[in-house]
Amino acid sequence: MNVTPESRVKRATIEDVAKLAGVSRQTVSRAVNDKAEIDAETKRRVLDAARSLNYRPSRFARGLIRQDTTTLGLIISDIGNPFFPELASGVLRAAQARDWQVVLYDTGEDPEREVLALSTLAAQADVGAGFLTSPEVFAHAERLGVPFAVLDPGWDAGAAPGVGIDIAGGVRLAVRHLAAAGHRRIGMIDGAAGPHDKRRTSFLAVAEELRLDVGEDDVQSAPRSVEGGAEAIGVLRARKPEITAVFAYNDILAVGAVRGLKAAGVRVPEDFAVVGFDGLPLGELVEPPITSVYVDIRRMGELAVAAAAELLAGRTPEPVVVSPELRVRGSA
Amino acid sequence: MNVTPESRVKRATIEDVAKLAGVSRQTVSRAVNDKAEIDAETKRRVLDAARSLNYRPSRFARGLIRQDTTTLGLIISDIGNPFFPELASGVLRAAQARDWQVVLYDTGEDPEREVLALSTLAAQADVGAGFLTSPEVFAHAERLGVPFAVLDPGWDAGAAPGVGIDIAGGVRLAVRHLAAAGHRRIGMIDGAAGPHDKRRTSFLAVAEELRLDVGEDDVQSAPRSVEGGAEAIGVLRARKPEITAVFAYNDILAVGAVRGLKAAGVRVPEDFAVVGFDGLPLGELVEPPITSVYVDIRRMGELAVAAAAELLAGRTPEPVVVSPELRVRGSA
DNA sequence: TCGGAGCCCGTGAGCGCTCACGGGAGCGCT
DNA sequence: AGCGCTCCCGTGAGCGCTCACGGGCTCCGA
Repeated sequence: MNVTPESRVKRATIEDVAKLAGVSRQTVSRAVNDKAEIDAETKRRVLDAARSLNYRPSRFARGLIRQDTTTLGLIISDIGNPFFPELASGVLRAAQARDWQVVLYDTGEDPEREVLALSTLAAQADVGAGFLTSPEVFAHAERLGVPFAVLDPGWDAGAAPGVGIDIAGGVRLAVRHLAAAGHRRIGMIDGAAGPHDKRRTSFLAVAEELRLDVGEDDVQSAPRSVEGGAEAIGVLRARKPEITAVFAYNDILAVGAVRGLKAAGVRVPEDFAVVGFDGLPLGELVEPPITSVYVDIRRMGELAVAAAAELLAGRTPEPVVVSPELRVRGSA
Repeated sequence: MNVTPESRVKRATIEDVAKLAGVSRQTVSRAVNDKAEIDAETKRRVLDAARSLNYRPSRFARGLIRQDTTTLGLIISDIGNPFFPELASGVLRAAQARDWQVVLYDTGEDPEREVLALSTLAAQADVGAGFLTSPEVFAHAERLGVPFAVLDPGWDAGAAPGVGIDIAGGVRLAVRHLAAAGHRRIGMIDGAAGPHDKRRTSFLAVAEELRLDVGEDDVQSAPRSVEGGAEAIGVLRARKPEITAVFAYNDILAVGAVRGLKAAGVRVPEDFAVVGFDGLPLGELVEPPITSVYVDIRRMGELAVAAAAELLAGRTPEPVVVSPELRVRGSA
């Protein structure tokens, strides 16, 4: 498994230090963890010996005894997407408050790598949290026996512990906003991996509920990047010229859509409206700023850690869902 | 230290599973790590017992024996700054290639928290990497005995192992570019914590070298945020109305500066030029796109991991410095 | 009938550290 | 002299697991 067979330099043990300093293990331990019951001079001698041997206590041996350090494994899809640093920020903050360690796994939204990450996470961390692309992957986590707090990714997490997002509610806000502005033909730029994504299905459902003239083929899939969004809006408008607004899977795609529109000479929001999802700070910087369904991502991270803590304590965490709100800015 | 005295549920040991399944530890081990020399039926029974007890092998006990898992502690200043996710991306990629774990520490650029992070890192990881605000903090790392690959943050890392940036060279590119466009009075928006930051000193040095009319008070400090940049440009122009261009400490500040200028009705780049540093993807999204000194941040991350690997092997890594290049976009 | 080869399983040892002890040396006190 | 301190320091045990053995069992061919 380990790709690099580099000769790790074998570390000095407490015994080595003890021998060199002419004392016992226990005395070395006392010196290193600066406890009482040790003579100042002895301590200095031991510390010198330790330094000269480049001694550092083994975290494994130490962890075996004082089982007090907790490690959380955080699984994210793509750290290049500003959404995830935002999430990590919340997780990190909450973890630090509890004195937890956080190890990071970036899966690139690849189910295989998710399973892999989950496996190593199970071996390296006490508890996990993060986004998973499918229920199957989560089932894998359960099979491994790792407590895992799922962040609602679009599939219905159902009874899985973690923190959910009221995606349907968020989508409703977005589509309602567009409808209220008079748009009847609204497209969607979809960034989901599978076809059963909640944002997509909610979009279709809300459109039907509002009796808008919207169907399956008003949805255009795209890779989750600015370029993907720009390209998708072009494809969509070529196919459906009557469309006057789009709802984008996330802000990255929305930014791309706006970019694509501007490049095509379409004015936003005068000629065409765009609404995004996530409410990233990034959305405020572009011209026009993106109207978006804001989700308190940092809080999600904090809640995820709280849920993980519950799982670790053997309890089942309270189900929580965060409610998005619409942030009307310039693009719609 | 541990803020939350939550009762961690004590985990089942291999012995518990062995007892329940009516076999020996070794057999349980064989089943769990699916090795040979075990009957299929026995294996199933053991695995059932393990599941019912919610057994997961202790990573500490396991690590004590097979010392094959390497953990890298990554110290960053602020995950909210897009620079760092970019860096983390490179680190993660390189770490994954070596089958390393990455634990993350966000210090908020606070020296105290840096020292704290370094201490826990020393206890939890095999090797560290990241940005440190001062040589003093690095000295702390050395005192702790952790091998640490420093990413050149602005102070002169000198003999410290790690990967440097040719900041002076980068700044030269930026200022030269502005001077070539005819700017004689150039300001700087500084985001550094201390006054001896390389970007600042290089800026002053290059300006003098080019015999520009630039002095100490053409440098305006600002918190590293978009708002900080916007505010700083206002202050700077109020104090020095004759300035026609600024060099910003990083792209975030540059974006803020452009924002501030546009809000004040100043056209960029026609009336005023702005050059940033880092070359973040973000800079391409704003209007006008930010001309910036591009640094290959991901590669820096990869190089940092390589340096860390060298340190771990007991060797001293080759000194490397990455050379920035100017990416001329719209703002200058 | 018996030896040898598989197959399956268990036993001691030890990874590097800390915890709970126990104990010697030195001192002042009765 | 004897007692009881305090101040240091060392010795076993054990955390939970894997590795290197060893050994019983069945089956088969000589």
